[in-house]
Amino acid sequence: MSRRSGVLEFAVLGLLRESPMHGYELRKRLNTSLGVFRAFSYGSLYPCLKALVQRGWLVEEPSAQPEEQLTPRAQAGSLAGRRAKIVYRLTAEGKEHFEDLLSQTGPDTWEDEHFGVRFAFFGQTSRDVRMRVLEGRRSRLEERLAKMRASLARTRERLDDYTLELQRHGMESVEREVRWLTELIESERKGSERAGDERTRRPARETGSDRPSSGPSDNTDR
Amino acid sequence: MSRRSGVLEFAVLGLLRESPMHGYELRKRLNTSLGVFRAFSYGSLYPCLKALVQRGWLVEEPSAQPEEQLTPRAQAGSLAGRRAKIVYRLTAEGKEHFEDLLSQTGPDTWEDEHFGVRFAFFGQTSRDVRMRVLEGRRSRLEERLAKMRASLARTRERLDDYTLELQRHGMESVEREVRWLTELIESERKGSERAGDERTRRPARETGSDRPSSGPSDNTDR
DNA sequence: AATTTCATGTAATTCGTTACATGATTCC
DNA sequence: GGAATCATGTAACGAATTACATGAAATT
Repeated sequence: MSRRSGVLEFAVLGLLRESPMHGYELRKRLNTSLGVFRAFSYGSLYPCLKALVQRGWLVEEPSAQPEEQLTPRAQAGSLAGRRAKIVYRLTAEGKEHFEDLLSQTGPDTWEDEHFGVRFAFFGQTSRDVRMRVLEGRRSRLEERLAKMRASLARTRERLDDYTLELQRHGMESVEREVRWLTELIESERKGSERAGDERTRRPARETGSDRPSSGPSDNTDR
Repeated sequence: MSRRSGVLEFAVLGLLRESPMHGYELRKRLNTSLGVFRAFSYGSLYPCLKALVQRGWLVEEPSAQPEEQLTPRAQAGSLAGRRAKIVYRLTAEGKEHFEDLLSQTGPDTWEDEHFGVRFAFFGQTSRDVRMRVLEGRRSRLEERLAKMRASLARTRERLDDYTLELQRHGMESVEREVRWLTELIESERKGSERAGDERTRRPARETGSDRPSSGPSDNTDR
């Protein structure tokens, strides 16, 4: 019934923070912006949106434009009227909640399921949190590497070539991610040495006042 | 109620084909042999074993070892030997079923969830099936790369640095796996040119007779 | 006019996990 | 004798999917 998930919820809040959107577009963004890692279907998305509305983090804004504007073929081809699209917008409570989520640095934040989506919103995350998440993930992966090496040493002889190759390739992937993280961490450190505040992708606050005064729809940017 | 999963079921059958085992050890093997990719818990494993027994693919063999073998703490008051460890053994039908599974080359076989476990049992898989699976996966990944590149070209400007970096790293991972697959495919091809049959890791049949004659317990190899 | 794409949703199912509950055996 | 590890299970939940159902708008 609830469908509030963690990853999906986080991503939805994060995307809607940037700009209001309706479900269909949201889903496309989820599956591209958020990269290779996750793909969500409508069956997950719509119930999730409903749940978020119920908690007061989103509001539905039926894109019900005045019907006097009967546009058989949409003059100017612009994004004016269509079927009752429901545009979702983040409320003030929603914003606050998302910022709470952004500031979390608990142990799951660097697990496989969460790390990708956390990283995707690093643009809105403070530098110290970014550092903790990156370093947390790196040491998590190093732990994993140690276990793999140990297990490999114990069982090397009993395994056939394919199993071994699978293991080898898996370890290499993890090692590669560790190197990637190390580069990112160093680059974060360099960024924080010079420059006290600005110049490092600020948290993107104040995109207008608390609520867009005029119609927040028509911002579907397509 | 059923819990027959696909991946877990496949892996259990495959491991038990090599030798009978009880649940606890099976789980350890699942989480090491099968590599980084999957970790299963008892909550999944035991119900799965039960289901496989019900279908006639496994039999439970209560490991009632001869109690003459005095252990220092031993029999006093207990029913038979130790606690009833349940050793699972593949039946003839189970073997047949697993071979059916091994010979499948449908489109899911190279999807993310299945590919790892399929590869882990390549040692028991015929060469032509191996080839189809490897090539299927490679072209699946190439498709994915094409989509990613297209989407990246469309949206490059709208994305912040972190999202972009995530995307870049994701693509590189996929490219790396493609190169890996290409090497494997070539090596398979080379292997099949010379040598008509032997010398390419035969399917590992006949590890003794149909059933291990002596007690299959104490094979816990630790 | 027909097809594709946009758009929203629900019900049932899948594939797993965590937390709980229990007890035996081995190590120190 | 106490802790760690071995060993087996069940109930409740979680987070998503697939398949289904519907219909409007744009493209051809």
